[in-house]
This record gives sequence, structure tokens and C-alpha cells, in this order.
Amino acid sequence: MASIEDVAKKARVSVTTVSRTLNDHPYVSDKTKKKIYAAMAELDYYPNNIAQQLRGKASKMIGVIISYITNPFFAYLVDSIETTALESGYHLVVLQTQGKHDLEKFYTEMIKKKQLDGIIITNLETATPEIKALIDTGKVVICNRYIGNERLPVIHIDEEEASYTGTKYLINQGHKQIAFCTGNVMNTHDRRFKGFSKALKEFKLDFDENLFFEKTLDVEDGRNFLRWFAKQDSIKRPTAVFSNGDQVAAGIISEAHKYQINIPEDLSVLGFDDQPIATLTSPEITTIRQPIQTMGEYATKTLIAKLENCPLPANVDLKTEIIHRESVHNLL
Amino acid sequence: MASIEDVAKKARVSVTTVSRTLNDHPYVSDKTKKKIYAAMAELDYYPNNIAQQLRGKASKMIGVIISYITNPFFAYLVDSIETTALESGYHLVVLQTQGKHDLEKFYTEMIKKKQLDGIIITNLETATPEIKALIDTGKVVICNRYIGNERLPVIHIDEEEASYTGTKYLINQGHKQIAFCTGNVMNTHDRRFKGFSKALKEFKLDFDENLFFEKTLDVEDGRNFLRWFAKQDSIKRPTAVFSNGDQVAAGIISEAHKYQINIPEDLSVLGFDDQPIATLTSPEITTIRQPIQTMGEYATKTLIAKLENCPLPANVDLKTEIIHRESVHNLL
DNA sequence: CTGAAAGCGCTTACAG
DNA sequence: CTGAAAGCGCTTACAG
Repeated sequence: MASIEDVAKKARVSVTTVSRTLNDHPYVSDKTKKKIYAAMAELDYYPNNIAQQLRGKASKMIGVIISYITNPFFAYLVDSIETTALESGYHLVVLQTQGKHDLEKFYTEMIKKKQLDGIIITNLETATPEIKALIDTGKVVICNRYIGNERLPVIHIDEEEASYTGTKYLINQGHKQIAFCTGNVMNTHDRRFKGFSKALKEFKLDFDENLFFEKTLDVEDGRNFLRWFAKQDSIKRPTAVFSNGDQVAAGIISEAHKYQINIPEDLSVLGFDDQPIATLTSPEITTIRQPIQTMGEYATKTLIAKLENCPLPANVDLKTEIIHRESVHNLL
Repeated sequence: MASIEDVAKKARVSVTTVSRTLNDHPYVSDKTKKKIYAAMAELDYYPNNIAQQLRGKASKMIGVIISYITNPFFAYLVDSIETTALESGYHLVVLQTQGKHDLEKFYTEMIKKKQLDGIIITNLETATPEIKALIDTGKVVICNRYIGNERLPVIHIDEEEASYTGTKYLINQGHKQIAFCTGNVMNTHDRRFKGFSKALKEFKLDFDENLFFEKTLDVEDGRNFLRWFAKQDSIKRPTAVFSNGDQVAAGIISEAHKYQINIPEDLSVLGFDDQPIATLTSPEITTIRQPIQTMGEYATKTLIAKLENCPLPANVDLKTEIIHRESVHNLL
């Protein structure tokens, strides 16, 4: 690989001048520039980005920590982050934890090793002092969710409001026994559960603990829910389920076909996210749309602004919205 | 940020000794090591990976060029590549072209700039001399597909065989008018089309050009196909469609509900890939399973072996298989 | 407009 | 077992 020195020799100038040409420094004569460009082309020269970084240039690489890229929610989030990052000249490293949360520490150390300029963490599990320090230096931004109970700046939708509105919608359709699925374990800090409880309370409905489902995240969890449902006495069955995402909803709907359970007549299913799958099942999924793209874009712009000490992007409203399709039945 | 020199000073040894400790060099006394570790901890020292790279260490970053991460096929491929790479200590940079193939050049230049050790290209469009040179140096591996007609080493399934077998299966179920969807434009080098034609010829069936559908890639393209189908006279309609992936198949099936067209009675749909969506539609999709995970793993191991001058991994058989579900009707 | 030289933070051949 | 010094390929303050 040709180095800047090779170029300098071939063009019969100093490395300083070559470097200046590379960096569009004003004080290089056109004649010299031409010579240098010719030499570069001849040698197929590309500046060694590593050497540039050692001289203080940013790596222009940011990371995103996610659980699974195969989860469409994250695929869409990563898409939006990658696209936004590229616009500012950054490349994106995908860091999957696959549920192993000890990898979070390993990944964030990449900042200290200078491999990465910054990181976007989605669904932070625990805020270690290291991560908090990194947040303070502006090299880490949290997006989507933070499970712990400390106050931390997180870019997210209003989970409580979304879930409150969704639950109220179900209640207004005449549902009184509503199952609730969460991706976490039971946790009073869970914002979606808070919104759910608030709506219930408002309508003086009791919450039945047997209708609470923990760690319900993907298609298979949805299928399992339906299998549980099928086993219940018809009187004890919930009439609706607040599923924790369209993947879960799709699993419920698909499995229902096998048990001759009619969706939505026997069970109304409310999704979350509004992923493409929501229009591919039969019936299609009524769901709470989440502005994934805007969220990813805003998180990325915030991180890059912090990295470059620029003014932060204007606040955006991460509004959610109920998309009415076919999986919720009106009992009234 | 503390540097190796800071550590050396604090531990009262030379930087050489610190470096040796860092790299598990044998000739450092335990006593010295202890002092050094203590100093490192106190200073929260992390070796600057950039400086290490400038001294010849690999960046341990590889890239993968894909069109869209939101396409589940690529999400699964990237998942498998990332997981395999991490096992060898490599991190993965996701490089989306989003259809803009001029980005391929920009991305491969990251190798020359030393930002990336190597790259896996999926669906290479055109093999420029630069890319061919990179393949020769072992820094680029092509995975999945190469559209051009030069002979290039590509890690892929036997597309022709898969498509031949799938088509024969449809014919054996009594189908004679079979529509064919491809992601590309009409191209006699298209392996799937070759396999399709071969099966047709074998059974002395004519291919109807009107049943050939170009650039059919995603859910929306599937919906469009169904809309076209619904408009045809029943006699002119194909009885089956070789869709170019489960996304397309899912779009067809979903749209069929809206047009009162029964799948598979009115139209048999054969998918490709065997993605999770294949069990979520109603009816579920009969499809040709593709070993995406094995393919990603093998491509990654091959690239890393080449980068590290190790023996290449043993050849694996990337076998495809028809998964029988509900979307193909037996006419006999 | 141009160049010599220091230095970014490491590793390693050489010397002890 | 330990250390002084060169050098990886750049950029930049300084001098001209």
C-alpha cells in the first residue's frame, strides 16, 4: 500500500504539501495539486484512516447495541440509524447482545479503546457507573427503553400514554377482561403496565393477575399465549389481549387458526409497533403505531451532535397512534 | 484518556514493559505485572486500539454490504454473520446500499483506507476491477448472488437446482401454467430462471412470457401480482406462481383475501427462503427453505480465514429443501 | 505557497 | 527480566 511519503516522492514535493492537498488546505498551487493528484492516481493511494485517527480525527464509526437484528423492530430501528448516520459520514457497527447483557460492558469499552466514537444503546438493562460516565461525556445515547429505575435521559415514545390510550380503546369496545403481555418481568416501573393499570382504574375494572404474561416478546410467545387461552373455560377467558408487539399478536392469530378460535370474535388482539406483519396476517392486526424511523433518526442526530459539540437537534414529538384494522372486536 | 506512558510513569517502569504486559509477553515478572495492573486500574487505562492498528494490528472490523436490513432475508444473514464474526473477535459494520449500487465502490474503499479488514458483499451487481483485485487479495468474499456473467467465486446455494426442484414439484401437483417472479430483470444467466425453464422443458410445457414478472422482491410486489391476477380472465390465469421469496408470497396471500381469491384453490403459491412469515399467513406458505444461517457462517469463516491466512473452512453443502405447508394445491 | 520536524500511542528489534 | 529508541502514516505549528 502506498503511503503519503510515496506520493510525496513521486510528485517531488514534501509530505506536508501532500497532506495539505488531501485536506483541501488553501495554500497549495494548482500546479502542485495536479502533480500530486497524478501521483496519487498512479499509486492507487488512499490515505490511511488509522493514521489520521491517531492524529486526532474521529473514527466516524458509531455502534448500536440491540438484542436481535432479526427482530423487525430492531431491523427498522437500525435501518433508520444507519441511514441517518451515513448522511453525516458515519458508519454503523451492529452490536448484538442476543440476551447476554454482560456484552453491554464489552461493547461500550470499544469507545474507550477508540474503536467507536459513540454508541446508541437500545433497551438498556442496567446503568453501570461506566455507562453513566459515558452518557455524561456525550458518547452514549439511550434509545427506546431503559429498564432500571434511575433517572436517565432516554429517547423514547410515551409508553404509558400509548398503553393507556390502547387499553381505553379496548375498554370502550366493551372489553372488561383484558390480558396484558410484557417483554419484561412484572415491574411496577414498567411504563406500559402503568398506562394499562391507569385505564383499568379509570373505568373501575379490576386487574386479574392471572391475565398478566411476562417475557412475552416474539411469535412463539404469542403462540404459547393462544395455547394457554384455548385451554381456559370460555367464561374465564379474557375477551381481549394487549399484546406486547405485532410479533406476539401475529403468533396469537396464526395459532388461533389451529384451535378454531376466531379472532377477533373470540379474542380481540391489540398489537404494538405497526410492523409490516400487521397487514399480512388474517385478520390484519389493529395496532399501536410507533414512529420507529423518527426515533432512530432523532437518537442518531442527538448522538452525532454531542460527539461533534454541535447544537442538539430540535425536540421531536414521538407520537403513537392506533391503527384500526381487523383484530379488535366491538362487544357493544 | 490515560496513555501507555501514563501507566509506565505511575508504575515506574518503561512503556516497553507495559506493552509487554498488555500483550501477555512471557518475560515480565509477576511483581512488575501487579504494579502495572494496579496503575492501569487506577488510571482507567484502555489501550488505544488505533495506535495498535497503526503498528500493524488488524482493525478487527469487517463490513457486510446489503441492500436493506429491513428485508428479513438480510436480517437473518447479518445475524449469522455478526454472530460468527464475534466468535473470532471481529465486529460487523452494516453497509446498506438501499438500491444505490454506486455505494458499493465507496464501501469497498474502506478496506484501502484501513477502516475495515474485509467485506462480505451480498448480491454483487457488477464486478469492477477494484472489487476483483480485492477478491484476489482475499479481503472480499461474495455471498448469496452475483448478477454479472463473469466467473467469480461466490458462496451460494444451488439456485438452479432449488428452482428446478420447486418447479417440478408444482408440475407434479398438476400445474401447467406457472407464473415466475424474479427480483432482477429478465436475464438468461438467472439461475433460478434456468432451473424453472429446465423443469418446464422436461415436462414439455411451454413458457408463457406473459407469466414472467420482473423486479418482484417484496410484499408490495406480491400484492401487485395478485391485483394483476385478479384482473385476468379465469381461463388465462396461471394456476400457480413461483414467487421470488416468502415476502412476495405473503403479499400475494394477504391481498387475495381482499379479492375473494382462494389460496391455494384458485392459485397455488410457492415461496422461497422459509422465513418466519411463512407460518404466519393464512394459509401458511409452502416454500423452499434456504440455509441462510449456514451460508452466513460459512461466508464469514471463509473471509476471516483468508484475512488471517488460515486454512479455509471445510466445504459445506448449502442444501435447499421444500417445506410443505398449505399454499400449494394438488390439481390431480 | 512550501518544507523540516515533532508527535499522536503504540510495538518490537536490539542491547543489556 | 527490563529499557531506550525507531517507526507505523499521518497532521500541524513553526519557519521561511
